[in-house]
Amino acid sequence: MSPRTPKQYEEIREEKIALIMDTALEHFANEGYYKTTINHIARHAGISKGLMYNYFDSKEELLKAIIHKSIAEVMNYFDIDRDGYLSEQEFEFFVRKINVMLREKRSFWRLLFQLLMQNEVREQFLKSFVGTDSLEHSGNVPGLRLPASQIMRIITDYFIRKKGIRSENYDPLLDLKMFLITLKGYALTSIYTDDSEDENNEKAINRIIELYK
Amino acid sequence: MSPRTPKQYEEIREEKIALIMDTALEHFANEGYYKTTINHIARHAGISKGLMYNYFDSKEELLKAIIHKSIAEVMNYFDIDRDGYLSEQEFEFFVRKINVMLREKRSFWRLLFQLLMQNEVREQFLKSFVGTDSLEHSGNVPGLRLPASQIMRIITDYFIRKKGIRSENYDPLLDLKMFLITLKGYALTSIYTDDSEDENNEKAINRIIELYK
Amino acid sequence: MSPRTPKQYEEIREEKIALIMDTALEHFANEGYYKTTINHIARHAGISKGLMYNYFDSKEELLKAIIHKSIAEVMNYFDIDRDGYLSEQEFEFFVRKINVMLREKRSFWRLLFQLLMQNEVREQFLKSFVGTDSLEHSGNVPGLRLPASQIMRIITDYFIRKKGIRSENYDPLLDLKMFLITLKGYALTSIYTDDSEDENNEKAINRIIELYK
Amino acid sequence: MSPRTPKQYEEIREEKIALIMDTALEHFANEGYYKTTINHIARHAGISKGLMYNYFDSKEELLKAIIHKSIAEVMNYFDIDRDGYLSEQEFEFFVRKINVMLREKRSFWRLLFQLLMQNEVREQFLKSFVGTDSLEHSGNVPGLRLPASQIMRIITDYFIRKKGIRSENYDPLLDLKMFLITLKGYALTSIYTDDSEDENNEKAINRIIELYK
DNA sequence: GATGAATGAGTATTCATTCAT
DNA sequence: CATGAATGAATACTCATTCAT
Repeated sequence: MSPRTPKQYEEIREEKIALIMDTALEHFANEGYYKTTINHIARHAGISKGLMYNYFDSKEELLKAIIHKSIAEVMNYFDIDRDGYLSEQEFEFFVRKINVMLREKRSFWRLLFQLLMQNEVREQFLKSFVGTDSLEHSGNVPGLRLPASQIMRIITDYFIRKKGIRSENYDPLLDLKMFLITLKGYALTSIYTDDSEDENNEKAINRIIELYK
Repeated sequence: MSPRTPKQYEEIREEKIALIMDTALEHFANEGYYKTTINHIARHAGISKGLMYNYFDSKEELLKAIIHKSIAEVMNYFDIDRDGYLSEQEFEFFVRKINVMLREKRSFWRLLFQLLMQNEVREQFLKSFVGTDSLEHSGNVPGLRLPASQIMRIITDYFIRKKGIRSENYDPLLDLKMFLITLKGYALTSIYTDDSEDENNEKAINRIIELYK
Repeated sequence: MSPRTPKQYEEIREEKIALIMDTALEHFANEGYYKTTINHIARHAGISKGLMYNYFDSKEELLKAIIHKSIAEVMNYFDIDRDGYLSEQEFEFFVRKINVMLREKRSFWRLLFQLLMQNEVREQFLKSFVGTDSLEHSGNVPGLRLPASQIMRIITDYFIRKKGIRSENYDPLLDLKMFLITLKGYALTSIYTDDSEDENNEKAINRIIELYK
Repeated sequence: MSPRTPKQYEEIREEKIALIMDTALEHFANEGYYKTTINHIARHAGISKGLMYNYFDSKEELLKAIIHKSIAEVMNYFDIDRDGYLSEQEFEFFVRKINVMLREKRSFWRLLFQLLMQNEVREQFLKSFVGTDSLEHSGNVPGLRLPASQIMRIITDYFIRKKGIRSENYDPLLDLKMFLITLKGYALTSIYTDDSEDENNEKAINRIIELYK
C-alpha cells in the first residue's frame, strides 16, 4: 500500500472525531455523563481508549466539544433575518424550527437538560449563554449571534404588537413567561417520547402556535 | 450511668436518619447524584462516613429511601376526594397543590427530574409508577392510591365536560397533552427559579388555571 | 430492688463471660474468625457490643481467651498417670479420650484446625506448644504438663515395646508418624461429620485402637 | 510505532493472569483469604491494584478462578482408565498420584482445606463437587468426570475383592472410611511439613499402600 | 494513527473500637 | 453493669488517564 496522503489523514481524523463525538453524545444523553465510561464509549465506537485521547484531552473536553458543536448546529437553524422585528410568519417559523430541532438533535437536548440540572454547570452556562441584559456579545458560546435577552425582547415586542393593543393592563412579560414555560414543557415531552408519538406532538406544536401567534 | 432508654435511642436514630436524608437530598439535587460523594454528605451533615452506613446499606439505598419518602410525602398532598369526578373547584385545588408541592419539595423535584433523564431509571420508574392502563394498583410506589393512567382519565373527563360540549370534533387528549406540557414546563421553570420570582410564578399558575379550568 | 452483692456481681460477670466466649467460639468455628463480626457475636449472645469490650480488650483477646480456656479444658481430659510409661490399657484409654474430646469440644477443634492453617499462627503455636525436644516446660500454654515431644517419646516407647521386639529393623518413628496421621485424619473427619455418623466413627476408633494397640 | 499484535496482547494477558493467580494463591494459602489484601497481592506480584481488576472482577472472583483452575489441574492427574474396575496396580498408582499432587499443589490444598472449614463454603462445595449418590454428573466442578460417590464405590469394590473374600462379616465401608481417614491425615500432614520431611512422607505413603492394597 | 496494558488517585464500604449516657 | 450511636483507619473497587509498542 502506498502511504496515505496528508489529505487522507485529515479525512480519517475527521471521521474518527465525528464517530467518537456521536457515540459519546448518544451515551452521555441516555445513560448520563457520569455513568458513561471512556471504555464504554470506545467499545461502542469500535476504537481504543487511547485513540480517544489522541483527539480529546480529557473526558470533559470531549463533552465540551460535543456541546459546542451541537450549539453551533442548533444556531444554524435560526439564521433568519435578525432585524429585531418578528413577523407573524417568522414567529410560526421560529416555533416550527424549534420543533424540528428538538426532533433532530434529541440526544443533544437530553444531554443539555441533564447538564443544566447541576447547579455549577447551570450557573456557568447562564453566565456565558444568556449574557447580560445589554447588547453585549454572548460570552463564549460560538455561533450565537444574539444574547438570549435580545431574543426575549424581540418576542416580547411581538406579543405587545399582537395582544397589547386591545387591553390596557396587558402584561407582556407574563405572556413571555407562559410561552417559555410551554416551550420548555413541550421540549421535555418531545425529547422523551418515542417517534410513535410524533403525530400527537405535531398537534401540540400547532396548538402552541395557535395560542401564541 | 444508665444507658439511654430505647425511646431515646429511637429518637436519636430518627433525627440522624432525617439529617442524613435531608443533607443528601440537598446535594443530590444540586450537584447531582454521581458528583455527590458520601464524604461530602457526611461532612455537611456533621457526621462521620461510617454513621451513614449505620443507617443505610449503600449510597444507592440512601437514594431510594429519599425517593420513597419524598413520593410518600408528595402523595399526601393529594388526599382529596377521589371519587373519579373532578369539580371545577377541585381542579383548581389540584393545580394549586402542585404549585405548593413544587415550592416545598423543590429539591426532591430537582432530583427526580435529574434521575428520570437516565434511560434505565426512567424505564424502571415508569414501570412501577405509571402502571398499566387498567385498574390495577400502581406497582410498588408507596402512598399512591391511583395509577397515573387513572388520574389522566379523570382529568380528561373533566376536560370533556368543560369544553367538549360546544364543539363536536373536540379532542380531549390534545387538551390533556397541552395541560401536561404546560405543567411540566411550569414545574421545570419553578424548581429552577429562585424565590424572588415567586410572584411571577404565582401569576403563571393563575394563568394556567384560567386556561384549563 | 436491693443492690446486688459483690458475689452476685461476680456471678453475673462469669455468666456473661461464658456466654460471650461460647457464642464467639461457635461462630468463629463455623463461619471463621475473620468473617465473624463483633456485632454478630453480640447479637447472637443477646448483649451489646459495648459489653463485650467490658470483658475483653479486643476481638483478638477474646479469641486468645477462648483458646486458652479450651486448651485448659482439653488438658483436663488427660490427667492420667504420667509416669512416662504407657500400658496397653492406658493407650486405649488415651485414644478413647481423644475421641470423646473431639466430640465434646468439636467447635474448639474446628477453630484450632482453622487457625493452624495460617502460617503465622501455626509458627507461634508450635513454638509455645510443642516446645523443644528436651524436658523443658511447654511455653506459655497453660495446663500442659508435658511438652508434646515428651508425649511423642512415651508413645514411641510404647510402640517399641509392643512391636519392636519381633523385628530387628523395626522403625518406631514410622509407626508414630502413621499413628499421628491416622489420628489427625480421624479428628478432621470426626469434627466435620454430623452426629448421625457417630456410630461409624465409633467403629473407626475401635479399628484405630486395634491397629496400634 | 505500531501497536502490539493481538497475539502479543494475549500473551501479556495470560502471563499477568498467571502471575496474579500464583501470587494470590500463595498468599491466600499461607496467610488466609481474609488476611490477604489486594494491596498485598499487588505489591508482591509487582503490579498495581488496578491491574488486578483488569483481569478479575473482584477478590472473590479471583479466588474462584484459582480454585477452578487448580481443580482442573488436579483432575488432570487422574486421567487413568476409568472403567469402574480398579486393579491392584491402579490402586497403588492412584495413591501415589495423590502424593505427587499434594506435593506439587501444596498451596492449593492448603487453601482448599482452609476454605472447607467455613460452613457455608463447605456446604456449597459438597453440593457441587460430591454430587449425589446416583450416576448424575458432578455439578459444576470442571474437569471432574465422575462424581465423588462413584469413586467411593469403585474403591469399595476394590476392597471387597481384596479382603471381603476371606471373612464373611467383612465391612468394606469401614475399610473405606479408614482409608479416607488415613489419606486425609496424610494430606494434612504432608502439606504442612517442609520438604526436609519428604523422605519420611515417602515411607508413610508406602505404608499406606501396603496397608490397603 | 492505534492499541490496550498499566497506573493511581479517588470513592464506597466495612468493622473493630470508643464513649456518652 | 449495659447500651448502641459514633468514629476512622483500613480495604475493596472504579475509572480517567498515560505510555510503551
